[in-house]
Amino acid sequence: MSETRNVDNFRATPLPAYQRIAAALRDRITSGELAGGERLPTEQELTEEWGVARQTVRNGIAVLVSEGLVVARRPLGHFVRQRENMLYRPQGESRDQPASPEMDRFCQQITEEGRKPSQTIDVSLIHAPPDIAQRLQVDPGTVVVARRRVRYINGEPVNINDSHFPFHLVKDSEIMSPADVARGTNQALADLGYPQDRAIDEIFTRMPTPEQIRRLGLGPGTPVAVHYVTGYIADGTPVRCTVNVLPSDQHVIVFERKFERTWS
Amino acid sequence: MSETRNVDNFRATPLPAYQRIAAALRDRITSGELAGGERLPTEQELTEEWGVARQTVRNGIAVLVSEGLVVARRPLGHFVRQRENMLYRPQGESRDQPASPEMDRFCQQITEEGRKPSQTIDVSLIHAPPDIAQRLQVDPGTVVVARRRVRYINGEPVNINDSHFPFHLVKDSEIMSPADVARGTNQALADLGYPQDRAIDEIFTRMPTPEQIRRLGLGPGTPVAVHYVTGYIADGTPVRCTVNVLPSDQHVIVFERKFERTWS
DNA sequence: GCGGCAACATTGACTAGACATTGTTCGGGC
DNA sequence: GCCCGAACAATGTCTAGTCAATGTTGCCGC
Repeated sequence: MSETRNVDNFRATPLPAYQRIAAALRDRITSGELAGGERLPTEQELTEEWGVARQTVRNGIAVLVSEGLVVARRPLGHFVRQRENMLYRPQGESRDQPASPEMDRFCQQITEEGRKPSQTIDVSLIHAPPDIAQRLQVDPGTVVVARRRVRYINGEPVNINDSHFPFHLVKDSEIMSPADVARGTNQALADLGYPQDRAIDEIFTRMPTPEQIRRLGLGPGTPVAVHYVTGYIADGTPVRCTVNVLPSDQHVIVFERKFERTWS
Repeated sequence: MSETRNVDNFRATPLPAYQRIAAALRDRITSGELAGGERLPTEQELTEEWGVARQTVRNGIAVLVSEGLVVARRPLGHFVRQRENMLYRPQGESRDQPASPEMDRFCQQITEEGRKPSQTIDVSLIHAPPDIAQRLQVDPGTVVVARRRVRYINGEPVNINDSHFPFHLVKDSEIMSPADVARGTNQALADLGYPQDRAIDEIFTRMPTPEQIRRLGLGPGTPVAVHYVTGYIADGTPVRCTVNVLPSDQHVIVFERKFERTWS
């Protein structure tokens, strides 16, 4: 096989073969020559085309898989991944921010064409994990109410949405029932005497934990965005901490900001 | 798009060895037994411990690397990655949103302890790529001003920040000079008669392109957040489109929202 | 026509090696 | 003491194979 290797230009150290294979395939994908959903050459074909061992080809493909560009569908082959973005609009939850014409434009671009949403809800009392405890300003291990949702579209899980409330605030309320709260839990909280005045949004991006991979049925090479929303009432007491986990290949997070005092 | 969904609550066949190795190491890391910066057992040691071939051990470690939990430092071994978050606060750019006490709390938690920031600025005229053109509502290929910044802390690149303006708006202005604009480009835009009234924020998370890996010196297993800000003046005309690229292992994106009409 | 079964193609997992590459360490020469 | 080079230890790359797992396809019997 060493003959075919001479084709390289003589650089200090040429890129290893598997990276050259990955780069060549990546180019064909990003250039559009291989479109979303299309099948890549089989490992066998690539082995012959490049004159390397099958394992080397597999290493190259593994690079693309970990970049989220390619998925395997055994035993059919490897396929270029389809990306299809879906809007995720944190501000939509508060129903009081009238969308501006520009916002509408953005929303229209990614329309939901007859997708069927559904969800599962599970309410339980848990000891607050550190991240939640810190945001709700309680001691870690304090009992809080966790309202865990997984949202589906056309049967596919797309979104984890876990809301946490201090137990004494929502005890015996509607929020404790594992059913949809039609008017929204924020309205329900307000009805209990805790109207939220403001919220802080934090967004992290990470590779998912195995637990998140399981709950969202994720493929490899898919990072997730973790979005914390901590809601406060007027006196600064936090009353809600929501954790949203979004597979990044399905969501765009969109905010709109108005500048109260304009630059003048 | 069901592409890859492993819904394996029950597994007839036991997990493959490399995944068991990965899981065992991951447990030791997340439990804190192996702390950030610590060295993993060598491949040789793991090979003997598990009684498998070296390649199998390597596959297991590769899983952790692609999850961003582990990095290799040849020829010393594999090390548990240190994560250190830094605040990224889009609203900070507008200097008119007084931070609430809660916001301050969040900022204080991640203090910058004597870090030395620096940046490079590069201004050029470019043909608008599709993503920018769409947001500035111009035809793709139209000439726009690109003000490209890379921000460094302690000499390490941490952030790409590319602002784009329609050429005719900023022609001959201070914005065209490749130097820092002390009062901020938004103020400069306002002084030119284009005060921004509102902005739309979009956040995507992706595995980085090779180009982004190069500019930010990223390691493997690091997703990036791509943050677009499109600024509009009162009549709805977009006057600015900024693209921020943030390595996710270094940033938390933080927003604060005030509810104009409170749930009552 | 139709249900079920077997062959098939393809990826997945793994082995047992070889040689390359590269920071580190340490000892010898000056 | 200091510099340089060699040995070293660890990961990086690659080969050539074996056997397993699994959707798909098409054939066969009914």
